[in-house]
Amino acid sequence: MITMSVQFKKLGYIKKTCKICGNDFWSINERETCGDAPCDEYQFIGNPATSQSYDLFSIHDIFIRFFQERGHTPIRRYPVLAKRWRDDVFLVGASIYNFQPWVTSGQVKPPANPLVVAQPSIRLNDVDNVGRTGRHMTCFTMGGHHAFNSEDNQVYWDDETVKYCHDFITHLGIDEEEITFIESWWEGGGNSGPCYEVCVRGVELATLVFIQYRTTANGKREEIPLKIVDTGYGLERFAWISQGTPTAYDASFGPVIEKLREMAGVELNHTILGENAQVAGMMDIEDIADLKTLRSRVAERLGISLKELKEATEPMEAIYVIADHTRCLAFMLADGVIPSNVKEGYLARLILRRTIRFMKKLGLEESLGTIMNIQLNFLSQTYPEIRNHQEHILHVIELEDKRYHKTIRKGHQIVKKSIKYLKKDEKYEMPLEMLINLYDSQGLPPETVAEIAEKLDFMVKVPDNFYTLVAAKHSEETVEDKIQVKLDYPETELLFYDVPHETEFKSRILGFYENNIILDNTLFYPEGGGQPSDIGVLDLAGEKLKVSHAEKLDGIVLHRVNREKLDKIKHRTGSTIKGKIDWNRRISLARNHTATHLLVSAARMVLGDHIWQAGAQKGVKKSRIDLSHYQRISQEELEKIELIANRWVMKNIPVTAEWMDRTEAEKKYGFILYQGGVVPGKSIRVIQIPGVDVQACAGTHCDQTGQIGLIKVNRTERIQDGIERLEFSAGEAAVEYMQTNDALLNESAAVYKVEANQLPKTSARFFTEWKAFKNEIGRLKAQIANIKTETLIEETENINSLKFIADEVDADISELVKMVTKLTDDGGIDVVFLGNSEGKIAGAGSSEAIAKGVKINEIVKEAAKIMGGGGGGKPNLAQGAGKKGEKLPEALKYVRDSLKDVLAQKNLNGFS
RNA sequence: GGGCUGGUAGCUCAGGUUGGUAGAGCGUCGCCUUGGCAUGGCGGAGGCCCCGGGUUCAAAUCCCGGCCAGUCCA
Repeated sequence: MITMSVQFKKLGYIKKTCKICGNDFWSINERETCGDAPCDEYQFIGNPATSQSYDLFSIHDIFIRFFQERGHTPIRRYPVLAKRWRDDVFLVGASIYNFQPWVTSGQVKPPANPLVVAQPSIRLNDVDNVGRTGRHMTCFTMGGHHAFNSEDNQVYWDDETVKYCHDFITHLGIDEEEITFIESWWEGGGNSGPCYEVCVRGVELATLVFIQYRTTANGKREEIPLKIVDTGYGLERFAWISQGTPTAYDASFGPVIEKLREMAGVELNHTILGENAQVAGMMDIEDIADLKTLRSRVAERLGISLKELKEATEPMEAIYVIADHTRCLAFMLADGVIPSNVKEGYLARLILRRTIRFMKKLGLEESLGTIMNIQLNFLSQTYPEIRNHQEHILHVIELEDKRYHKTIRKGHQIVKKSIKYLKKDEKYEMPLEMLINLYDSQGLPPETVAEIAEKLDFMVKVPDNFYTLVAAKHSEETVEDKIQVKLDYPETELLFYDVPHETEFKSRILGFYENNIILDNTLFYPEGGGQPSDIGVLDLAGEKLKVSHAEKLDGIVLHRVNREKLDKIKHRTGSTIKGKIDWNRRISLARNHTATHLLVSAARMVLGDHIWQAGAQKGVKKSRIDLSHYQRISQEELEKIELIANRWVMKNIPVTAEWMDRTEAEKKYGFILYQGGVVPGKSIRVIQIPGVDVQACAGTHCDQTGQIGLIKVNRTERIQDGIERLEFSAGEAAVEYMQTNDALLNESAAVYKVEANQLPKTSARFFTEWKAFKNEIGRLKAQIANIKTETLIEETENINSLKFIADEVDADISELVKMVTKLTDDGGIDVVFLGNSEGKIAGAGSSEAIAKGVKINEIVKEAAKIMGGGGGGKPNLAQGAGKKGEKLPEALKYVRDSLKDVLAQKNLNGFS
């Protein structure tokens, strides 16, 4: 712990040790406890700590203004979707996330220094506690003032930070004697440092972190060059403590809660909710068991039963959940999260569906959209960007609402079906495996399954550790760590950026790695950013080596060549070498790459701002881009996108590339720069197509959009919920694709002997006619079968008083089946076998025959065996076939004989 | 990225585990009942059982691949 006592002493703070938890803390007045729960109970519920009450938005403004007045530059909030600038986390969980990893690692300068931000942050790990504890939220506003101290630029450190904090709290009118600073240690994201937890009246209002260490691979602490003041003020808690409401929810989004309460007709019980929050404040709530403890303690303190407590709190808790979740969703959706079944989209869906469940619990009849709209109107007061996305958000919400209900309905059916099968097997309790399976494959929570089962009088036991069991089912796959290869060569100079039109270059061999050659400079574009590598030839004094692939490892380009050839030149390190790249490939890839940028921009124009590239792979013949979108792209939309992209091609817009400082570029263009994925580095290469698109991109591009020639989108594919893939071709490949399509069209048209433009009509006609003919043939076959049946009846013989027919008929197997069925059902025949010259045979028996022990399936099986095949079916109806059709008479003879045998046997048995 | 579930008539779905005549309800069309309507009764039409392979005498059913939809995990 570094010493930090100077400022405290100036302000009159004295260091003490909490007699309950034993932590060291600083305070002005004489006190024995640290000021944090559970050592101190909440002392502000119903008794605000400030004389004036502040709502969240005014706290928000006061906070920003306070630090602005003290030399901090306010910056706009970052999107909660962290993917916009980093790929290691889904959502922003704290204001410091905004500056990781580039700023915090010292590689990139911060957007301002010092700065202040009010950052909406999302943490879902305590989602089950939301609404119940009075303080847990999925989404909260972290007020952060940050200072980034490097050797040449010391901004401020602990003394100033402590003073700011003290001043800010007292600025709000809180008595300085109520403040405590608890000494602690903070760790996160591989960094660590000392920190203070700042508490007033039992609630922690802020954390002041002084990041100064990095945890190395072997677990040791290492001082980092950039020392960061990382503060987090829980703005909702400031609003709470200033209002003294029963919960932090009431203080933060009271108007929304009030509307919901009116809609649901719920009476608010301040005493119970206040008590609940009070007790909750003293507990660490981590699981369901803790919640149960919480409930019983609250009930005890109020002197009411658990049941009474539940009845009083649950409707209000549901309202809190709905208000909290819709707020969280508003930020997620406004910032571009598309609900889906994976990644951050899954988190959005999780929250969304939880909201619907709580609405149902509460008995709210309104649609999720209506509820959401209340929240959006409320939030828009402070966040105009939410107003701008209102339509989009409501549209997505409506779609998701429908999807959820569909899933639930399907789920019900599956449960019913599963139970039916179980009942059939005379089981009266659902096996655990099935319960897990229902959750796994249908997303049905076990409670829901139990609920449905109850209605069907079926037993479902849900084990307490259900989700642990689910996790266990998904056997762990350890992701292999790639072996890090460290090559000791200088970074390869990349020529293709400066001389993008050159195809030949001279270089020097620096060395070899496996079957790769390392050069001091290269024209070969190494695979990266979804663009495949260049290929070509290296020429060492007449010895030609084909380069099949190039990749970059720590800035060193590896040129892959044939191993045997490489062995021949291994002694030539230091020699000059000539290189030549395959230009056709390079320009094709450039066309595809530039086309990618155009298509993404066109898609944004047609579909909306939420469109974001979720991945791309360029190729010579075809490329693909994955776009985030909440529904399938229609044919009409696709055509619009294609047309807009091609119009930009026709406009022949220049494509420029320029290296820029990362922060500068972000300020100028925003995160849309990282459309094509997060790119590393201090400075980034910005590809601009003026009026169309700006992206950070390392790939090779056309000089002018016109060089693309033509963009043809070939197809779309839903690769994942919330992600639509466009497959397209550019340049010559696009022409080829269209030619192939034309050929297919012409070929198909030729089959019908019509012009291609008649194809839809003609093929539709053929199809309907085909169906009509098929039905007509079926009817005729039935008629013929009837007629044949009539003639066959004349051949009826009697075997042991059973009417029997066995004959060869000119009919296919389906007719034979129809005939034998008809003969036994309507023709009064007891046993009939019919076969054809192709070796097919069918047989049927009347109920009398069956009663006498005749098993048609067994007879058919043997008869078909005679013809070299097999058969079977049911005792009353069976069919079979064999390859030796000429043996049918033999088979029919067998049939007659075996029937006689069976009946004789039966008689014998009857007499015995 | 990995796993699981589903796709059958215009619609909602049975059948599918054990391969053997493709079913129900709603809708639709016709007829009957009625003064007319509501209704009721009878009958009919309507299926590339998602697509492509495979196994088999035989595949809606089993196996493999694809497409589409849903869902869980990372």
